[in-house]
Amino acid sequence: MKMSRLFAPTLKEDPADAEVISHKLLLRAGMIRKLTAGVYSYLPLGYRSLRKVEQITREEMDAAGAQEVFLPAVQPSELWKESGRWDVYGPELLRLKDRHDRECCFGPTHEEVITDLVRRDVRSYRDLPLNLYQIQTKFRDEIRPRFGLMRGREFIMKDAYSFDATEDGAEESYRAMWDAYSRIFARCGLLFRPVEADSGPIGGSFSHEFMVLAATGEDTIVSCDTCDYAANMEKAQVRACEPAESKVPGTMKRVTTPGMTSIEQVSEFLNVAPQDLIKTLILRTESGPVAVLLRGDHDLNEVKVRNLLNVGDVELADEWTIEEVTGGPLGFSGPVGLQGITVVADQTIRGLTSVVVGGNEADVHIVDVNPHVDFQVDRYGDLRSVVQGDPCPRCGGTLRLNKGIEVGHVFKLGVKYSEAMNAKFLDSDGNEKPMIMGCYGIGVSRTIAAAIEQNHDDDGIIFPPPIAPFSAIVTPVGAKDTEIEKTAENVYRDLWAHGIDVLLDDRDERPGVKFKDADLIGVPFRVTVGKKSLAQGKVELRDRQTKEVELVEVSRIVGAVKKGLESWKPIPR
RNA sequence: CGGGGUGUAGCGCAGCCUGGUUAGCGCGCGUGCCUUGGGAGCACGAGGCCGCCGGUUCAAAUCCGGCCACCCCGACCA
Repeated sequence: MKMSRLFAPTLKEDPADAEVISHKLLLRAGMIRKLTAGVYSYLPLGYRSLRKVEQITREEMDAAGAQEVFLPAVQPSELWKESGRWDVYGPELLRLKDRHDRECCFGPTHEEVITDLVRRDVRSYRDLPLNLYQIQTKFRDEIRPRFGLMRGREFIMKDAYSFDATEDGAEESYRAMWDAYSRIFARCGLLFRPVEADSGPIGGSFSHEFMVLAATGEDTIVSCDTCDYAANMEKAQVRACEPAESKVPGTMKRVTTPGMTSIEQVSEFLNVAPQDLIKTLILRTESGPVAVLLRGDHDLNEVKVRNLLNVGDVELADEWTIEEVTGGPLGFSGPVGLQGITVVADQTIRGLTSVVVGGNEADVHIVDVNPHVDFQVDRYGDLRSVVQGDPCPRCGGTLRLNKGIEVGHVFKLGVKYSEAMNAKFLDSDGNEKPMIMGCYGIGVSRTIAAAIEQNHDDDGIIFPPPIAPFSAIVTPVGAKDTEIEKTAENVYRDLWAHGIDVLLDDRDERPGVKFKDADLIGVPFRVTVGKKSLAQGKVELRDRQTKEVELVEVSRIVGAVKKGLESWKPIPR
C-alpha cells in the first residue's frame, strides 16, 4: 500500500474528548473515528489490525475444535423471556420494536440464540460435545461508555459456546478454551495473565479472566511471586490466619472523639494504629441489614460478603438506616451492644485484642475492646480485599498487585440456559438430560486498545507485529532523487512479493513528517532509504520497539525484516 | 441517574463576564516559491446555521429560558 493513497488521517494534537492513551493514539493514528458515544468507525489501519486479531482467534479456535458460525444481531424478545433475562438484563439491553410492534433486541450476547439453535437440532449424546463460535458486533447500552475502544457500547466480540453431555466433558471443553485463549493472546504478542474470577451464584472455580498487563488497566490483578496463583481482586483469597494468643483482656472504656468519623481521624486522635481499630460497616441486603467488621486498614470486598451470606446484592446503608440499626450516627458504629442484626466479621478480627470501635453514639468511641468478651460475632469469613504483600493463599509466597485490562473471559455456565430453555439430549442410558454449557468471550476490539495501552511511548503506538496494520514501512528520504525513489520502490516490491504487509511512504513530505507518522501508527519496522547509506549500497532498518538501527545491504533487506518480525518479543514496560 | 464541565472552520483553542462594523489565532487543507535525515519558511487563498429552538433588545456567538450532544467523577459493567 502506498501512503499517498492510504486513508489514514493522522492528527498532531490529542483530540479533546479522549482521556486514555489508547483512545488518543487510535484517533491520532487515524485508526478509528467516533460516530456517537461509544460507537466507532474503523478506518483502514484500525480494521486491518482488527482483522489480524480476528484471524489469529479463528485459527486457534478452529485448532481447538470449535466451529465458526454467524448468528443474528437482532433477536426476538421471546427467547429472552424464555431464559428469564428479558426482565433481568435492564437498560443495558438495547430494545427495539419492528413494524409489527414486536419486541426485539440488539444482541449484547448470544446464549439465547445459540441455545435455541442447538436445541432444535441436537438430540443425542452422540452429537456432543459441540463448540460453536462467532465473531460479531455486540451492542451493550452502557450507562457510561468511555475510553474509546476500551469500553464502547458497540464492539467486536468473539463469543463461543460449548455443549457437553458430561461434567468431565464440560471441564475438558473449558480447558481447551483456556489453552486456546492463552495461545491467542501469546500469538498477538501481548503480555497477559489468566486469573481466577468470581463465578457468581453458579459456584466452583470455573471462571477465568484473561488480563492484558498494563499500568493503565482498570482492573487489579493479584498474583503470587512464587507459585502460579493469580486472581482478580474480587476473587483473590486472603490466607486464613491463626487466631492470636488471647492476652489478658483489658477493660473497655468509652472515650470522647468529637467529630472523628473516619479511621484516619480516630487513629490520629487516639494515637493508635489503624490496625488496632475495627471498622463497622452497615450493609443493606435483600434479607435485612448486616454489620460487617473489618480491621481498620482493610477494605470491604462486596463479592465475598455476597458469597458468604448467599445474597444477590449488597450495598452500604444510608445514614438513616445506620441510625435506626445502631442508634448512633454515621461514623460511630461499633459492634458493642448491637441488637437484632447479623454480625459478620472478617477472619482477621478473630486475632485482635484491645481494639478501638465506634460507640454507637455521636462523638463516642470505645477503647480496649475484645472480641468475644465485649461483643459476639455470628459468622467469620474472608470478607476483605487482598492488599499488596499479603501471603499467597496457596503457597504462602507474597502476593503482588498489578493493573490489567480484561480481554477474555472463560466461564462454565452449567445448565442455566439449557434448563431454562429446554436444551436437552438423550444420553446413552436412555435418559433425557440438559446439556452442560460453557461460554467464552474475547473482546476483539478491546484487545486492540489493550495492546496499545501495553505498548506505546511518547512517539505513538508500538504494535506487536502480529497485530500491526502493517509490518513494515519503506521510507525514502532526501531531496527528489531518482535512485533513492527507485531503490525504495524496489525494496517495497520485494517485501511485498515475500508476503510482508508493507507500506511505501511515497508522499512528497519532509523526512520528519514521514518518521513521525510511521512512529505514530506503530509500524514495527521501518526501512529508511537515504543518500548516505545508499552510497554504500545499504538501507537502514529501524526497530520501532527498541529504536535500534541496523545498516543492511539492499539485497538482504527482506531477510533482515523477516528476521526482525520473527524474533520480536514483547518487552514489559 | 446524581455531581461537575464543554459545545465557535477538519483538529486544538481565544472571544462571551461588560451585546454594537467584515468572528479571530495555531495546526491542517489549496496554489506558488523555497526547503528536504525527526511534524521547515514565505506569500496568497478556501473553509463558519458561533450545537438547536425560543425569548429579551434598535442590535445576540455574547444576556435569559428550554432542549440536544459530548466529556470528566460516581453508582454500574457477561
